[in-house]
Amino acid sequence: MTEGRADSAETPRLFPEPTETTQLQAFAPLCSVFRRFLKSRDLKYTQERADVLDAIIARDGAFEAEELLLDLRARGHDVSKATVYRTIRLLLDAGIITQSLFDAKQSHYELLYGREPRDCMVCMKTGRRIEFSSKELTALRDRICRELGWQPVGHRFQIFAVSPRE
Amino acid sequence: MTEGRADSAETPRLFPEPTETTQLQAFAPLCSVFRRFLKSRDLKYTQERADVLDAIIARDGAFEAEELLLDLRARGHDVSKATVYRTIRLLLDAGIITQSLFDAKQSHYELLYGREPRDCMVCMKTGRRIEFSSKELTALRDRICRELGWQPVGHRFQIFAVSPRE
DNA sequence: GTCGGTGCAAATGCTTTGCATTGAT
DNA sequence: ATCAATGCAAAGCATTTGCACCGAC
Repeated sequence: MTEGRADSAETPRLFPEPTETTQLQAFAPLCSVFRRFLKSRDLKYTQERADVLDAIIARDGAFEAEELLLDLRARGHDVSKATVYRTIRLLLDAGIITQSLFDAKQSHYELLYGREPRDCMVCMKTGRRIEFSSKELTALRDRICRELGWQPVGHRFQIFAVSPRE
Repeated sequence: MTEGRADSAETPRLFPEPTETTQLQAFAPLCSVFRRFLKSRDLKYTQERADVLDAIIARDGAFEAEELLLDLRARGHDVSKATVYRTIRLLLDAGIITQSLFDAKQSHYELLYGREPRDCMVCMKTGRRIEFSSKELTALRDRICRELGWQPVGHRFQIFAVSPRE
């Protein structure tokens, strides 16, 4: 069981640099990455798992399990809640998505593969949220990792602030 | 109800810069900050609320509600689980503690007042975690906020990386 | 004396799991 | 054919809430 984890160390977790392609092209290899990951664990690539990954790719940005479920239903792909959660787990293990929590209630996830991490700023008064991406931050992250001898994979940055009165 | 939030805007959420004092001295004013906050909302400063805040100060670093409960019990301060959760809410609203989530299961909190935020790096293979604090990051945060016209309160930064093989 | 606070136990709501059935290889 | 995956409903678990009693102001 825990061996599965060690195994996934062999499976590349550190994905190739995002190439200068369109969003869609960048996501094209995702399906095969997932397939490879499943094969490495002797798991099966099923219709349901493909559907879930598709729905995630179709979404731009963070999502919750429930949203995914609704999306799938809207497309006529009926996948059970249990399977959605189970697939999310696998995608996390594969390093294809990451958990990005904004509040404690629910888990939020987002695509990791081939993307700049999205940083965000939340207003502590209104709850308003804006997303951004800072190259400087990524550079800082890489520098910190280099100094400590770690290999960067991703990051999560959230700023708590008060938005200007409109 | 929602007025309470607006009200808390008057109560300082943006705490004074950490002064060059010992930990303990830095925490000394916390109790009165909490008191002032409660008064501003016509709430009472009770023994239980004081006990919870004490337990939080006694702990160094992040904590969970359950841990707090055990600490309190160990000191002979019997506070119910419900009250612990209710007090945590208040302290969050007061801006005295902040939520710092490392996993999705449980909420983690930590003292915010008079402290540098703690950034952390997690190993995606071993789960090993180290904490650090980067002035540069805080400066970057402040710069981003200034550019957008927001007022910084705090932040959370987590790096996902792979630790060097020992 | 008045409200708000507390403790208890029950309720919530997201997520996980057991089990019988279905399906990919 | 075999072994894992799915769906359903039930279980888990951290957190919240309703309510009767208690206590700070």
